[in-house]
Amino acid sequence: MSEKISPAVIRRLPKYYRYLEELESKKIDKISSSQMSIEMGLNASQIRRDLNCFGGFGQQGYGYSVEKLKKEIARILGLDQRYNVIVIGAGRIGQALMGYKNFMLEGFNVVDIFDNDPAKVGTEVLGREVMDVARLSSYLEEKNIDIAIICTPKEYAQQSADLLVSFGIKAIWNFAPTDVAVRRGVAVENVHLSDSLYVLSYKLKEKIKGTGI
Amino acid sequence: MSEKISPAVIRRLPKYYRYLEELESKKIDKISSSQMSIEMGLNASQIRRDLNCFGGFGQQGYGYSVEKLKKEIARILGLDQRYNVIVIGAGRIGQALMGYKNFMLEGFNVVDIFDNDPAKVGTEVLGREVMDVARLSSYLEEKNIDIAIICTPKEYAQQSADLLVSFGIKAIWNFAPTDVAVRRGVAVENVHLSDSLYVLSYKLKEKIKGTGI
DNA sequence: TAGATTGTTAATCGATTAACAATC
DNA sequence: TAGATTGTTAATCGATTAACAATC
Repeated sequence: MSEKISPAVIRRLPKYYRYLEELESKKIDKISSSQMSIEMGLNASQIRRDLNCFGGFGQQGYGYSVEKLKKEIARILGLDQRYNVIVIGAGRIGQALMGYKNFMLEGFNVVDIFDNDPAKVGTEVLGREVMDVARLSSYLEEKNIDIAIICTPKEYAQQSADLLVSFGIKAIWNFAPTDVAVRRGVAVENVHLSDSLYVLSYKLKEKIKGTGI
Repeated sequence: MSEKISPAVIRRLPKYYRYLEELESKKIDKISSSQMSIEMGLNASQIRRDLNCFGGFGQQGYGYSVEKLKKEIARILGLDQRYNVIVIGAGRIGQALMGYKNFMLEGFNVVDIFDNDPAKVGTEVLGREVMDVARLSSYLEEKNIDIAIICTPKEYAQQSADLLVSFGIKAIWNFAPTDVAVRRGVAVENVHLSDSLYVLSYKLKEKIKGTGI
């Protein structure tokens, strides 16, 4: 597995990817670390170091091929694969994520949505019938699901995760405002929207303070 | 303003806050850094150091008062204030955020939602009429809005931000999949949902690789 | 007082940046 | 070849952790 890649580098990869998509849409086919540095607001050394973690994608005296680099980063992130995704919790956030087109473009295919509320089960969300979480076990046995998105209230988040993991789910994207714990071997990303809002609130306060008011 | 607080510390504050809320709901009224360390998965030294950035909230030989500590962190994050919030973009994400009850509990009051699509303007979203972005200028002159949430497609994100800033908005919470740039003096938090999904995809790949398959 | 736990300094670790040799 | 730019090592910076004196 060669060298362990640092989490800091991994978190920057999507940003590189977005930037490269933009270059591609502008028909730019080569780019240097110093130009990226200016446009992305990162240090050029850092960019070269980051990209070099995965192999020498660049060429001295020339720079990086946009197409090649984008393809490599996609491969590293696993965006060259297709994923079947389910949503747990048919509230507004769950429904919104189910319909988020941008994910589909990159191979994340949201196939079904579940809830435990009898009032919601059976109703239609974006052309899909909301399924009962009670059917999750048999559902997951049949279908090949890669990722589950947890959009339940926080009280249900951990037990949902436990259930999903016990049925073999290997990746959880958690939107409930609590950290979910899983055994080693299962991937989790906690999103924590309100954390981000609180940080914004802090920053706002600092800005106002800065003006001397 | 004493010492500059590091961004890493700020990002942990919401997590402390969530944890303290939980303790409070369990009627626990004191806590030590070592207990927090076990339950939060952070290093005890780090916790004491973090909390000490803002003043000596603890008491030697005793620990921290849950109530006092929670109140202090709320104050630091600015959660003791009330904020008026508007949403730009009445798509599914915008609507979901508008209805997200958890924010309201902490003083973030989403008052109106805007869109530039004539088909959406005038329709009702959660009991609120979608307003035309063209009316933003006069609207912001009248009302006292603190935070704008950008939920537009990425093509509109930067121009929305520019507009909002020119009308005096001081804090932007951006959900469009692109970084928005603003002048110094304006606070921005970029959320980037797909970045987080890509990182999950990477982690999943690593986990699968780890099993030797 | 003795025990516990904070606040804080010193040591370590990891991440970023600068510098430059390698090479296209 | 000369110029440009990467890949990579060395230097710096910042964040985490360990250790312990202060003190409740």
